Formats: sequence, structure tokens, C-alpha cells
Amino acid sequence: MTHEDWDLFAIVRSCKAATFTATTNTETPPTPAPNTTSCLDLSQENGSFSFPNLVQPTTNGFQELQHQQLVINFNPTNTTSTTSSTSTITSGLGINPNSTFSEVAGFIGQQQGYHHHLLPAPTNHTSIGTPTTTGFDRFQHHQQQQLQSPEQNQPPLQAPQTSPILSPTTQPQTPRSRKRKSHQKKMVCHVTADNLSSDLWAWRKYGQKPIKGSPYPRNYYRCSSCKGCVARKQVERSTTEPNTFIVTYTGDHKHAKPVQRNSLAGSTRTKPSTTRLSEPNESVTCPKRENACSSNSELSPMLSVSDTPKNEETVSAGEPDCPDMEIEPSENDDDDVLIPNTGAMSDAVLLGLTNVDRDGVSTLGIDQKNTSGSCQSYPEPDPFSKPGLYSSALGPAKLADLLDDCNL
DNA sequence: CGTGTTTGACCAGCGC
DNA sequence: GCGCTGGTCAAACACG
Repeated sequence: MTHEDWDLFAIVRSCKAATFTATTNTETPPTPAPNTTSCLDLSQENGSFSFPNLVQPTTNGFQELQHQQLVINFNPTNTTSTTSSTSTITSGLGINPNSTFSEVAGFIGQQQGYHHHLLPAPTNHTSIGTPTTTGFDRFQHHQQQQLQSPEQNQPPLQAPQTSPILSPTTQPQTPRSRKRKSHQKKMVCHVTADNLSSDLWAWRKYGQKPIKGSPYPRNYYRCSSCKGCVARKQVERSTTEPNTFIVTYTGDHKHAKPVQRNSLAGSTRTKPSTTRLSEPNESVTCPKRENACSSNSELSPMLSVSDTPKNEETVSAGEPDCPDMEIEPSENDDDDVLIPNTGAMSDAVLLGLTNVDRDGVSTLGIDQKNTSGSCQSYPEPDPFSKPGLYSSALGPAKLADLLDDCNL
């Protein structure tokens, strides 16, 4: 099946591609994929940072900053002044999918510091930051604010069942949140197909919809690492750059980021071969999903951005796994809490990979029914419909297995 | 059995 | 008010 071939090839490519080409953004000058090896390996015991194998540490200074962030809970409500618009981080670099938003933000700040000359003129609407005041700086500032006043800053992450206080996106009054996502805080990442890495988060696909104006369907995923987690992710292929996938994260994880891939996450869909390569980092331990749920202290830092969609701003930033990332704030700060699960980006990559055959050429012929009842044939196979590849957050070993299966 | 995907249906927001 | 669109639900099914 060409579809599978596509997936496998893409996965392989992604695995091999610790580096990838920068995605182009109409609003941003192409970021010269700087040192693509400048990935972060901030995996620490706290679990907040998880830059697995595919990435390598670059600067110690940044790590220090990252460490500072780790213990800080980001208050989404405090970002109003600095996050009044959508920001897009475009970069050929990649932030490891397993990183939290704070990680990404920090990374962005770092990259801005290094490459701010490549960035568009900063504006007050930039949520990510400016060359003089990087988003990371702001991010830290907000986090510190929250630290200083934890009481005032309501913990964004609440246990779904135990706490009636939920993010506006998941108000208990409305079993089915129909709120327009356009008004929700969200983080958008542009991921190239070549940019692949593993994602510790477990995502479960719950829907697919054809998007008007786009030949590619949009896929909807929710976090399956922990029941009650409202974190969601949308993945769709960029119309302008078919090789790029737009991953949108909404909602906040109500649990700590898995230190390791959940072996159960998507494992049922994968077909590990007997000759699979052993991967030290992969699934040595298999924490149950429930274990993923933990106190807020372990929760990923959260991001909140205000809403000014029209003021979209593109910021180039280095980011191994999330070359392009933009934060789309909601119009109401109190409305939505975003946990930038940058870790999911790799998933998007995986998804995207499913659309390419082993020659790296998109394959056609797979029709995907839309979710609204009206069938629609997509010019390319649904990159997200490949069972197991996406939600399972395949690790290198699994990818290798898939390769073995296909003699790739 | 538990997890995942698929997919038709449903529902709410939005623009006209 | 109406239709379009996007987001979600949930049943059915697949997989290990």
C-alpha cells in the first residue's frame, strides 16, 4: 500500500533527519536552518524537558534558563500585555516535540537572541518577544509572577474529575465544547515532514474534517495519556507547503508530561517486527496512563495568550521539531488555557509522513471520508489516518521496525 | 480486554 | 433566520 510506504519512508526520513529544512513562512524571511544540531537535550528528572535522542544540547546558558522555568508554573492570565497577537515562530530548527511550551518559548527566546536579525521588526503584539526582550524573558517573567502569587493565579491545570474549575475550553456545563477554536488560545506549529521526532504525549484521534479551501483534511486529536485531559491537537497539511503540517495545540494537559513514551499509546496499532531495534530510551518502563496524571507541580508550564488574530506575527526561531510555531491567542485571556504541548509536533510530522511514499513523493488515491457526512476525496492520502503511527508517537525503534517491515 | 482509528451524525459559532 | 463551517461525539471496528 503506497500509503503505508509513504508513512514508513517519511518516518525513516524523519528519524534520520535530526535536521530539517526551514519551512517558509510568508511573513517571515526564511530562517537559515542554523546549526540544526542545536537541539536541546534538556531531559531532566523533572520531566518538564524531554528532548530525546534526536536533539542535542547546544547552549548551557539556555539550559539554565530552562531550568529556571521548570519550577515555575506559567500563568496564562498574566500574558495579556505581551501576548495580544498571534505569533508565528518560523524556523528551520526544531524544538523537540516532547518539550513543553516553556521549553519552546525558551528556545524561541534563545533563537531570537541568536537570530533576531532575521526576525521581522518586533511589535507590541509579539507574544513571543523581541530581540531586546525575548519571549523567553517574558515567559519567565510571567512564570515568576505566578510563583510570587500562586493564589491569585489559579492553577490552570485541574484534575478533571476532582476539580470543578476547568479551563474555559472545558467548562463542565457544556458537555460538548462547541466553542469556536478560533477564539481559543492555541499554539500553532508548522512542522515539516522531514522533521520527525518522538512525542511522549499520547494522542488519540477523535475526528477528521475536511477544511474548506484546503485539499487536506484536518485531523483532531486529544490527549489520551490521561483521562480527563483536555489537551487537543489539530493537524492539517499546509496548503501552501504540502510538506509542511500545521499542528495546532489547544487545551492544557492535566497531567505531567510522560517521561517516556507510553507503551500503550498507540502500541496496539503498530506492528513491531521481531527484528526491531532496541532503543534505550524507548519504553523501558511502561507507566500506566493513570500514572501520567499527577500533581500540578509536574504539569507542563502553560501558556496563555491574548487574542488578536489579525495581528499575526511571524517570528523566526530555531526549533528542531517545531520549525514553525505560532501562538494564537484567544480573545479572552480567561477563556482558554493553553498548554503548548510542543511535544506533539513530532506527531504531526508522523502524520505528515504518511502522505509521502518512499520516494518522498506524495501519493494519491486514498479517499478519506470527511466527518461531516459528506464524503470528500482528498488529493492525497490522509496523512493522519495511518493507524498507530500518529498516536503511538513512535520512537526510533518503532520506526526502525516499520522500516524493517518494509525493507526500507 | 484495552487501546486505537474510522466516520457519520450532531451541534454551535459565524457570516450573510 | 438560515446555511455553512468547524469541532466534537460516539458507535463500529481493528489491533495486539
